[in-house]
Amino acid sequence: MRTTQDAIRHLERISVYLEVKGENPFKINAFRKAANILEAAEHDFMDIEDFTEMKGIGKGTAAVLEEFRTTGTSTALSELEQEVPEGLIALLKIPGLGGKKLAKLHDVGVIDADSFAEKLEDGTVEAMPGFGKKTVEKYVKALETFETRPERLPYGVMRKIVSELEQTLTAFEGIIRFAVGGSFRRSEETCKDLDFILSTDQAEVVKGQLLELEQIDEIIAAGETKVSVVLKRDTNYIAVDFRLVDDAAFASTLHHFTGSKDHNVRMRQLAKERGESISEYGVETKDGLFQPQTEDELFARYDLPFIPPELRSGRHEFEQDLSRLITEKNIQADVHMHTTWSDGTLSVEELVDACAARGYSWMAITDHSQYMKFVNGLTIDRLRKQRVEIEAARKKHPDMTILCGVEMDILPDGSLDYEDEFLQEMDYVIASIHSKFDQTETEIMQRLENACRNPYVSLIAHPTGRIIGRREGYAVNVDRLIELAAETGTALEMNANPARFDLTAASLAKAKAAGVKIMINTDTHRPEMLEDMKLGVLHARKAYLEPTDVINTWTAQEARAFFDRKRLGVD
DNA sequence: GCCGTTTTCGGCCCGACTGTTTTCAGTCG
Repeated sequence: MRTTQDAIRHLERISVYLEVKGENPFKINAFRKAANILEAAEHDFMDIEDFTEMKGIGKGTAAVLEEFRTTGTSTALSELEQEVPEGLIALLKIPGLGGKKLAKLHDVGVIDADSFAEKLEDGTVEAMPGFGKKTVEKYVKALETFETRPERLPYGVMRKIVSELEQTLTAFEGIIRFAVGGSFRRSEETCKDLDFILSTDQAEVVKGQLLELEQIDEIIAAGETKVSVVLKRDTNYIAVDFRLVDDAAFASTLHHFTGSKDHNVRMRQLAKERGESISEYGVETKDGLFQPQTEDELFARYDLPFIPPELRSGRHEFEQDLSRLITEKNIQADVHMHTTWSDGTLSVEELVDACAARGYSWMAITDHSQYMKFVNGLTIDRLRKQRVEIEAARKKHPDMTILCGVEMDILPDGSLDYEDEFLQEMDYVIASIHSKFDQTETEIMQRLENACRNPYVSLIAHPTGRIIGRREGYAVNVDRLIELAAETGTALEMNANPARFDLTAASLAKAKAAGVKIMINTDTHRPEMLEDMKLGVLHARKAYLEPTDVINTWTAQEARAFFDRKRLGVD
């Protein structure tokens, strides 16, 4: 059985190999586009009868896909692999080194980083047409840190840098307005770099200040409209592009550099159909240049509603009804939070106060269970004692429904941390894995299945266990977990912590299609983490979730009815 | 590689920056 993801990876691999061969960029793009089409397709790749019926996939790609479907590989890729050394592919990551130049380097015997270093040193590269002294110096420097710096940084890391830079820019002289664009504005899980759009009528003044920023490790470019630097913060190297534009072009430029690339392509096609042309400076029309004051104006010109940044993937945002999507206003509760009883920093009372201040109508206290000794997990006895405090908080906040909950560990042997006899005393039970991440998929799935099949378990929290940029998570088969959740009436979590962000948007969409209910939770341990709810909602929107899909947009009564259906075995 | 009645060939989204050139190719977003 081959999955859609396998097919997508296969096509992407072909396009990378073609790139390193220095092939026609449009041919390279055709495979990449086909991969995107498969990803956005309604049907599973194994169920598609005729690939050529999909717009953007022609005879060539269809043949590759057919062959891949039956054999698990394709002649096209095998031939490329024969032709192009594997080690060459990684060199694409070096800035200033693209397919054309790599193909030339391959001709003189470069096959990987080591042979590249040799040819740089012995003068071969510098003597080649199109290469020069400066280029060689740049490559030598890049090779020093080659594959030692992570290519993308987690959103949570970028967030700190962004707010620092925003403060700095606010104090700058000569800036009219500024905003961050790029993958950060689209709230992607990870970002390769940061894009700031600055409007100014004193570009030279602003440029001068930018080049004086603290902790610049490297200046990549310093042109009239673009200043590009690498900043060093702690142990991280962050590439930041600053675009300097006239204020009249601000909205267009912001839209352009918010992307995604595929979104922009679609927008430009729309423009082209009307004989217009969109650039970062505005729209070239029959009556001259139209410069929208806001992004709304730009979208409105093509009869589109404002498309929020997090949806600009270039895949579904032009067809879907965006007005029905979940928003932060729909959220009525946070139902995965820790207090000082285990490893949180807020007391029960403080946490309830904070949730009330956010306007929630219900919530759940869910400290760790007894297995988690190192975070002071709660024994049965302590959970019962905690209820006294929760009871006091209920008196203080009569309008707030507070569920006595627990985040219960699924133990390495697959059993649960408490017996059912005790669990039935709890209002609400989360199950999650915090141990033995190195188990096989079979073992992990057995643990998750046991949890799903327990009538008192209402939610599986952070279902993949990943910490973005630090660890992969355990060997979960998400498709199977979604099946189990659907079958047992168990909800799955969208963990709003930017270090976790699981499930991914793609998995959330699958869960929705399978009828699985989602809970968006902050997993709060410190007060500021309550704010992450908005990030969780943005990710849910990427999967086009609506309030009906998300339990914590419901009332407490509706949610309890959902939990009870599983507890009482009612269908 | 994909597409299409103004097309089966010649486009394919657009523009800036750098370095190597001597008017432009390659890379990048």
